[in-house]
Amino acid sequence: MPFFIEVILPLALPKPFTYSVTQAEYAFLKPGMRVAVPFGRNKIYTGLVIALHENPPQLYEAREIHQILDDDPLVTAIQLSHWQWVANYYMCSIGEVYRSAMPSGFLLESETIITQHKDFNSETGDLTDDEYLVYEALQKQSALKVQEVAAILNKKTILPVINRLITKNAVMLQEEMSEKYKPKSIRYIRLPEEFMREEQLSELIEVLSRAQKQREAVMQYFQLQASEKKPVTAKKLNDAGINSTIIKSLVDKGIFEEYYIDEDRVKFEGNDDAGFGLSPKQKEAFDEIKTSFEQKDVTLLHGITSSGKTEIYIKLIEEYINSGQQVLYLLPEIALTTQLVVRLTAYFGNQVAVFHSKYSNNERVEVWNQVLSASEKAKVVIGARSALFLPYQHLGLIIIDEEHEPTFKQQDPAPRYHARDAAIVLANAHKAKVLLGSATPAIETYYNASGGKYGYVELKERYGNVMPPEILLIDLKDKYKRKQMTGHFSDMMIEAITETLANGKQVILFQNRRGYSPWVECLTCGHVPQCPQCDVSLTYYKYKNQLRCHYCGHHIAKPTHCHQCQSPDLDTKGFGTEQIELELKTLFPDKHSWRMDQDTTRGKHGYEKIIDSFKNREIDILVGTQMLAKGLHFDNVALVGILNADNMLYQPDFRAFERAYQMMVQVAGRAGRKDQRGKVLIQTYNPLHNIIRQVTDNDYEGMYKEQLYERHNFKYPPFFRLVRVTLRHKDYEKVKDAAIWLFNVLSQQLGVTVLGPEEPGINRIRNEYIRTIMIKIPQGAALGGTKKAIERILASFDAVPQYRAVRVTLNADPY
DNA sequence: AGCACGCCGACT
DNA sequence: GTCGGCGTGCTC
Repeated sequence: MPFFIEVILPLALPKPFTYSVTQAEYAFLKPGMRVAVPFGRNKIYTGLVIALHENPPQLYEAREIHQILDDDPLVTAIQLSHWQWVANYYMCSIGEVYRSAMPSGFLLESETIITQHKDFNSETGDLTDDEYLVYEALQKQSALKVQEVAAILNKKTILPVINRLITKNAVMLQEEMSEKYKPKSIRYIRLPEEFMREEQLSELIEVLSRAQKQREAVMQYFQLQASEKKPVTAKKLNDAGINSTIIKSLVDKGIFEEYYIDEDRVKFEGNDDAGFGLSPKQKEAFDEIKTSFEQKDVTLLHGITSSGKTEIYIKLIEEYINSGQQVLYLLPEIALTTQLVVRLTAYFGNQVAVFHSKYSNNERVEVWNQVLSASEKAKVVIGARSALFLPYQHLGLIIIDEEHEPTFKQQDPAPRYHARDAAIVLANAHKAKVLLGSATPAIETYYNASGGKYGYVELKERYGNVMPPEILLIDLKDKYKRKQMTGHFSDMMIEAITETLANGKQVILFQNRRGYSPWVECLTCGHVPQCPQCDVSLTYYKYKNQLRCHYCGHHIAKPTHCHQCQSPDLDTKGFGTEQIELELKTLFPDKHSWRMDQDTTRGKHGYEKIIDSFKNREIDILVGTQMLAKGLHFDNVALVGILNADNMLYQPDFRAFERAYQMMVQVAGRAGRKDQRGKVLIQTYNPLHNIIRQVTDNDYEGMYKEQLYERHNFKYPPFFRLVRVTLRHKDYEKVKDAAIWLFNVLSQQLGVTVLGPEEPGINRIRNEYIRTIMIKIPQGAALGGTKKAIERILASFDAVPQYRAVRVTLNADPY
């Protein structure tokens, strides 16, 4: 009797694959277990079992599995159906969801290793130059990876070379599975039992009286044991000033014993300090949320900046974990986890786990296992969007902080999911509650709350009665006319900075562009240097004296002459954070200013370092991009300056105004202190613009109504669901034709509004031309059916020979 | 996603 | 003439 399993692979393939298993394997396997399976010529992938059955496939012979990798399911049934939902809704394969949901430590795959054939003689077997190069490299290094061979030969196609070497008996191929997860073991030191008796011990001290250092080590050991009341690690002894060689000699003498225990890498130590109270307003909001949860599964907590939302979250988390449930706390930015972990571990100690993509493989595997086993160590999971995919058992509550943040939507590789929306679906499967928190809710969210679909709780008062900041506008047109500008700073801005710094307070300046200037222009002929691979001008970076492309990273030295007319008169146009920082150095030479943008926050802790030194007041003025707008708290900042509000307003995106509002309000919210009212200065050419006025008046409602009206008129969310189709190809004409073909078919067959094909503002990236088509699905139309139809049409598109080389991506709810 | 197969241009 | 480029199809 044959037995089969259905397996999904971590690839962009639409359907599962069938493998045959033995009866014993069949009895052992369950959906959610991993199996290593051969796939294609000689690759082995980590597949995931989703079903077992006894129906032999008709059209092919099922292959046998290579190995079972788990004793128990690693993925729950709820996860599998949630992944399927993500795949359907966001129009990708379940394999892509699987690949991004699992820590890569779980997704072992084979790697082809090339090794030397031992009885090959290079004298007799004659090799070509390429073949000899590989052979020679193998003399030095016993094994090579395929990629390494490509590097040695400096070629793309190397398999023919390897195949010839195999025929000549010079090398062999091997498939190697690398075990990516290794538990970390910690070395402990102890005294053998016999020394535990009094008389033996004094004898030991006696013996060591002449070996001062060793005696000291033993004494230190006792001290550590007495003070810590737990096993002593070798590291603790080292820290206490005991040299490793001394420990080693004591071990050799049999006085110390060493032993190892596998340890969790991720560990926090907290002191239980639940003794904080909510302010009356917070308490009120807290009670309202609980009442709301009795009726609604999702509730929006609309709390202005600095209203103390976190304390409310903590109180809620406490209730859910006390009732034995798990809590997920999603943040928009990895960098924010550090601050939050400190706060949460203070209350919940070791019950807090952290999960995000910058964590190492091992750490992520550990958190996965803890969540799966409903471990005490992972009652609360803090993480960025990927934490959504952990194997929760009893999920009771999901908190999504700063729910309006666009980073919750994954942009590039598929699955292009929105963590907020996918979280609501997940919570539904767990019968859990969702709390969305924001000072500036997304239009869609606020719409759902006002329509009664979500509960709504407001928190209007700043915590500790901090006054909301005073927001002032500076009209740039006027300031330039009156010649009251120094560089990009108006006299008012300079005055305010001077005053703030004189009071010992700090300043944050916001400019949503990096580099020195976004483009360079020839004064003689007007030529602007462009990226050779993308349709953008090159950004000038003064400190590197370079022109760089923000899309593909292409860079050249700053030219001394115009490439078009040889004129040496080149001018920089526009300004970015780098220029502001340089201007600050001249304006305030004795103050310390620093820049925070993608260019200065590279590296694992780049961001935290800047935040820390700003908190420690080593930096007086911090200049930054939108990174500054994300829920950071600084209590010594008295002034926030927005250098140019206009470039945010004129983006070709239906969300541009909403975004600009959110960004300005969020940045303004950084100006808050306990004792004195903070100040926000906004420089703009459009002081009468509605969005600017709504920011100064703190008029969220006004912004919402106006934007909602626009959304309704122009067929945008929440009234219409969008699916964006992007076509890419290096041949301009080909994408153009393909896009027209696809547009025609879509608009004829879907029965909904289809717009396009549009040449985007930036129509070429990395030498590929781009066209987009926008599909607008009205509320009430069959969303799933339309998406199915889109996929069907795409399949027929793929069947047209001249178009199939055009790469097509789908983005549901593009943000 | 890989990887093999098969067809065309640029070199020995 | 061959090598190596790339477009096409398939993987249980």
